[in-house]
Amino acid sequence: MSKRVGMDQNTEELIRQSARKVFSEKGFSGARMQDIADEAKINRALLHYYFRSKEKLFELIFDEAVTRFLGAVQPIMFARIPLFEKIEKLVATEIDLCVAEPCNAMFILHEMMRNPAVLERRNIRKLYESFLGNLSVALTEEYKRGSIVKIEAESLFLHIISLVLFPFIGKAYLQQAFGLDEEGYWRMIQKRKKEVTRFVINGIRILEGRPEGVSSDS
Amino acid sequence: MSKRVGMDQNTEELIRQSARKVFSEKGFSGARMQDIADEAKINRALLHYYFRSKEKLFELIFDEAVTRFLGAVQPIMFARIPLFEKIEKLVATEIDLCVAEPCNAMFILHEMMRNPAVLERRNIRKLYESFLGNLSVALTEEYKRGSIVKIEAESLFLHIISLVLFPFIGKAYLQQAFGLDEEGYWRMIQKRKKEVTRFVINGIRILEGRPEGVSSDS
DNA sequence: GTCTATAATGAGATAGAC
DNA sequence: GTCTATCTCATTATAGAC
Repeated sequence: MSKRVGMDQNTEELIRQSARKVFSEKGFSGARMQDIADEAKINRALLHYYFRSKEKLFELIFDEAVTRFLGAVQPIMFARIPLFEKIEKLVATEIDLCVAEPCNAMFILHEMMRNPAVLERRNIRKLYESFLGNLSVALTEEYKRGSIVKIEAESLFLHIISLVLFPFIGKAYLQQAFGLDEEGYWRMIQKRKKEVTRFVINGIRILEGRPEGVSSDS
Repeated sequence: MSKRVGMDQNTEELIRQSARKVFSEKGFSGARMQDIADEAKINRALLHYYFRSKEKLFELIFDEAVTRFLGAVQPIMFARIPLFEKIEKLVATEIDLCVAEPCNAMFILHEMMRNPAVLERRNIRKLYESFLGNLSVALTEEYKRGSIVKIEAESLFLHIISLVLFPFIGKAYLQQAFGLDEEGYWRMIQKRKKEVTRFVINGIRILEGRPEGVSSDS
């Protein structure tokens, strides 16, 4: 798990890595089998030898990407820890994950928009039902305790992943809009771990005896 | 401006509309000239007659998309209105824009990731410098008044566009994760106008004599 | 301006030698 | 297992009739 640099091991794994890189950067339609072969410094035909077709290879890579993403989030969503700590961990973990593979969020979401069926066989819904049910219980508790405003689990979860994932999805745009070079961009991302956590907690917490968030509708 | 349904007017405009739809849904690589021709119910050759190449047509559509987006945001960012009102307008306007063209955000950001140069000739940076400078002044004022926590204009702006744009970019994913059909999805989006506004304002506002947001670093 | 036909190239996939 | 050569089909683009 520690030394995966040279990685001249088996060809199959080499291809997977190359495919991951190329697919996640260019998407299914933009990626050429030749690109993947070049990246792996092997012949196109070998790709077909190991993984019958472009489609098959793609499905594998896509599935892996989703698995890694959910695998990192799952233990936190199921952990029995205080709400604010859970939020902090969720933010930090997802950001770290995206730092390690910056194109993954865009990759997953873009391919799902292209063809929502790519994910249908996995039963994402069941998993999220647990995530959200879990979170909902914690939110209700804290609400009754008077420490946070009333908010649905779906809303809060969506707020968090929006704040965390968008800066990666919009990397190229943000760099130009904010005038950031690579270094500046990554510094901004690191700063966001604390910033987003604080912003989210501030957004739902009640300090003294505040009635119910900001005066607004129900 | 009211009757653009039949729209048998000039062919050029018809092609533009079709191209906008196809490109924004499938991206540059995923879109076929045949798809656009089909959408417009005309011949492929006509596309080349009006717009020399796929590249040229794409650049036009992409530019239009960016223009429409910035065009809607600009007046709000430059308006001399109270901070909280500005936030509310920004959220509502951007959501409306995305409702009208749900694929546009993904389209712009995905194509920029594929090739950041597509936007380089426009000088986005200058525009955002004004946006952010403007916002920064308002934030400093409110901070001195003691009504909000200390926050950089870039951070707040990024928070807002993240919260607003992500649900559109992740539409397909969210629908499956949250178990939403089309109607449920759009209802959720509409609810978000108020929800995001409230959440953002809550996230930065100081109610009574709170010192500086949540106890945390500088 | 709009169409049909066709050229020219690109890209996925397979056959077969080594 | 890995390569070269080749097949096949899809796609962009153009030529030329109407």
